[in-house]
Amino acid sequence: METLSRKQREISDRERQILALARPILVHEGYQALSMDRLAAQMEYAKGTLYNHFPNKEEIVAALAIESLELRRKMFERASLLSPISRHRMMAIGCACDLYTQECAEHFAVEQMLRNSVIWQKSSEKRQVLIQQCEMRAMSVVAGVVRDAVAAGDLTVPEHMSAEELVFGFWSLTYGSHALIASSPSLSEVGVNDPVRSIRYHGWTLMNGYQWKPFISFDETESLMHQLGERIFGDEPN
Amino acid sequence: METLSRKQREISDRERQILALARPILVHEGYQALSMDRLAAQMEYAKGTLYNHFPNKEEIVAALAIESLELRRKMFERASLLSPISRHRMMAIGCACDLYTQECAEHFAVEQMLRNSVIWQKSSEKRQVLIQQCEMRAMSVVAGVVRDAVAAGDLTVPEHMSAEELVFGFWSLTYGSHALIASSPSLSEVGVNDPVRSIRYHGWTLMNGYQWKPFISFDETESLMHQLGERIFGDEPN
Amino acid sequence: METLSRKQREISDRERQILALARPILVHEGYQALSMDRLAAQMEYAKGTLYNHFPNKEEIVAALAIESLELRRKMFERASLLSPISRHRMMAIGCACDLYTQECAEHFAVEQMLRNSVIWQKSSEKRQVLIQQCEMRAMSVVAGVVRDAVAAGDLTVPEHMSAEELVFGFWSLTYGSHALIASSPSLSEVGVNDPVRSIRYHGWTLMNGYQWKPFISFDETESLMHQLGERIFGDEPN
Amino acid sequence: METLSRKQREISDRERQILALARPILVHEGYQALSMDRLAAQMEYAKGTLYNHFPNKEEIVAALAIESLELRRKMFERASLLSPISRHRMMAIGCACDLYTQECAEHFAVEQMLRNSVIWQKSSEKRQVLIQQCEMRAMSVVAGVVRDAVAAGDLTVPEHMSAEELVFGFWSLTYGSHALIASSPSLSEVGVNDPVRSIRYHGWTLMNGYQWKPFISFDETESLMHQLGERIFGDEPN
DNA sequence: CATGAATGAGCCTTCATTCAT
DNA sequence: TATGAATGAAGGCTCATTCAT
Repeated sequence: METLSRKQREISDRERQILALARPILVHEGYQALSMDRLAAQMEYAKGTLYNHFPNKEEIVAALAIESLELRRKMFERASLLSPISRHRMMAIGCACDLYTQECAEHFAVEQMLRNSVIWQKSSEKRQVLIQQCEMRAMSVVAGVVRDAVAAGDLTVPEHMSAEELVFGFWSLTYGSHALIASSPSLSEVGVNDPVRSIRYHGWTLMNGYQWKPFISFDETESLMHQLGERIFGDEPN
Repeated sequence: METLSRKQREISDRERQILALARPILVHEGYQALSMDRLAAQMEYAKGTLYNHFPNKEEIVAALAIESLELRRKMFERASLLSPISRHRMMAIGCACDLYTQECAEHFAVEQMLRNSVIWQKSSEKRQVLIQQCEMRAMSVVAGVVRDAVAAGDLTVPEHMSAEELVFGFWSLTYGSHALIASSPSLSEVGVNDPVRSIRYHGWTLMNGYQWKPFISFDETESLMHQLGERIFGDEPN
Repeated sequence: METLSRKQREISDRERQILALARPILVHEGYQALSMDRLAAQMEYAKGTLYNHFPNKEEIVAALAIESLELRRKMFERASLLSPISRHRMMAIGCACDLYTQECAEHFAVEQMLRNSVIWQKSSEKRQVLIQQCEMRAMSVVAGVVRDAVAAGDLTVPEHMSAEELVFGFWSLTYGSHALIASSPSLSEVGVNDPVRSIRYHGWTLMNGYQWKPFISFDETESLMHQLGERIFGDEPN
Repeated sequence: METLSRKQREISDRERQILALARPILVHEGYQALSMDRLAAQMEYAKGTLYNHFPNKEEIVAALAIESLELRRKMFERASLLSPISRHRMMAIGCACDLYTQECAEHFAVEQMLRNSVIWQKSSEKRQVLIQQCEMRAMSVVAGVVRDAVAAGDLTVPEHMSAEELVFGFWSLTYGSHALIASSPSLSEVGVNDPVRSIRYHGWTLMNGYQWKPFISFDETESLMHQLGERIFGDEPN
């Protein structure tokens, strides 16, 4: 019993080791730079061993993407449970986004890489389905918050707009800003000095635009988000 | 003189021909699919000739990116001149974004590709500077509109926020939405049925959030943007 | 004693099972397609177990070849005993050849594969000796028929020719035709419509050329061979 | 003019060099042993250069096979023209077979290798057609001799047998004997001491069996074939 | 004995880049 | 300047064989 489970643990450990080695290469040097040869060399295992764990390169990338999406989903779920007040819950999710892209920058980068069609197409259908499911679950968490807000009378979703489409606005704002931060070689040279704070301000303004209650000042928002942020990474979630 | 300039014209023509052939490959099949062999074959020139024009593959990609950024800058400039009213000018720029990503999808795709660090790093410093200049000029066009709005009393930029940071909000919203539209395999399956319209609504709401005057209803916005859109591609600009 | 012999039986059973699984792969998909991984997976035993039975891949092929040669030898022996008349005995052996290549096509294919020098050289010397013995025993059966024919006055072997060399003629004719039938992609397109019948006619003509008595017409030959054929696969031989 | 044709000559030379290096490997060590790496190393050219000449490994094998089949066809054509007498023409072709398999043993071996279905299937369709055409032309040369013999009253083809089927007998006899000679590890140990001479005797006997006129003794046949043989490799044919 | 993870040489193929003509 | 053959490192992947458990 013991021996078997030890072996299984070793295998699972190695799988995680492969992914841990692959992630920074993928993130900092791109898909092409991630080669099985190089990975094997870094692992100090033979190339064939790699192939005992993953049938091909694409599966490694897909596995990384799933890890990342899962992490984000969990963070969203935790964040959405941190308060009974709908606007605070939405803010907590925004906070989770910030944390995810900043503290888990490599996860965010992998997620973005997956949005490259070539890699997406090469991954196995099984993984594609898993990835879509991850996205849908994350979306439904946030849309759930919106629906709860509507039910509680905190928010009115404009006519002809679904809860998901309202979420899409915040998603675009957040995703776009983080993508630009990560990729624009010199945001500050262009005159954007504190992009993260400014995007929080835009998010707050957008909420105000939708008259999401209860209204709170930006300063209150900032301190609240700070508190929420500290509670997102807590004890082991899910 | 004449002979030389004819030769120069020929060279420049060929350069444009190379880029025109490279763009669709790059966009639809990815960076890896763009090979010098293939390009040379399609051009009906020898591979060596290619290398007389571009010292390496990355330079071709960078040149394409510059073309694309230039186009966007021109569209922004045209858009910003279509009205004397600051809010309308901002809307026109939003409209230019929509058009750019939709009608010039290949340009947008190349722009995104450049945000991949590997290609960016491999391109020559000269091109890197050119690219940054493009971005800065585009930004200054939009920031100029914001400043004009402030000067005209149409808008108050919050304390501690630069005009550029205010622009960054709209940029993030627009860029983020278009990036998600282009890459999310199934936005509609997640419940986002008309992402383009909904993002226009979010933009309108954000403007309202900033109390950008003169206030106009969303329906008015829609019809105005439609009119502006038709004037962006006009006679040859710049 | 009992336990041991049961174990031995189990081992021998598994060996046969391996060969039974390997043969169709080898025959229909070629030497390269036969991989130890695949074999082990089909057996539902581990790869290592395979290596307890056969020290390497070539030995498996050689073992298959021996099985096939043994089968052919047994068929020759049975055939040679079906009649007291020498010419009829020779015909019965020809008939055995036809049956072997047609009904036991997979055996014939393996036999041919062994004629590939690479496999032959890699197999163990022990197997090589076994294979040679098989061939010699088969030859001596046929040569025995020739010698009996000479002794009975039915046949005169030309001067300077051994009984084996006479056999070699019939062997070449039969082997060559079957090899060509098995491998020529389109014998009928070349104008050879009924190769099997025509080769029986050539064999009959060759016998006539050697004035092998008693002379019988081709039609008689055909019906006689038909009868003999049915008796070759009878009750378990040898 | 001169320069161009020199380059072309060099290229064509290298192509021949590749084939010349590949043939013995293919013949003596088999299809698997022929690797592009090894070929390149022996050529003292880079691997990439190989691929400028042949798009893949299979094409090299197919090119070799076509060379071999072409050679045989030419030998058959020359042989068939060496005499006005039909039986002598047939004998000359038999002689060509002997020479082909003995003097051009590597060509014969490649031809046999092609009869391996795996290789056959992998080669390009264009080559497959070429190969079939080669076979058909060779067959029609020999069948032509048979038809001429019939027309001249030298031979009667049995009822229900086509000229091609009659040829098939001689083809099987010759092909089979040479295949066995090439592959049977120890023909002499089995008692076949002079397989080539004995097969000539069988061929002569088969001709007698068909009463192919004019009858000549085996000794005459032997000396005639010797003379014919010397004339097959003459001045550059076709 | 059975297991199956680990090995690593080897395979075929691609392609950006160079350079003699 | 134009050419395109030559280069050779690198890539993804396979598989017979070994050996610690």
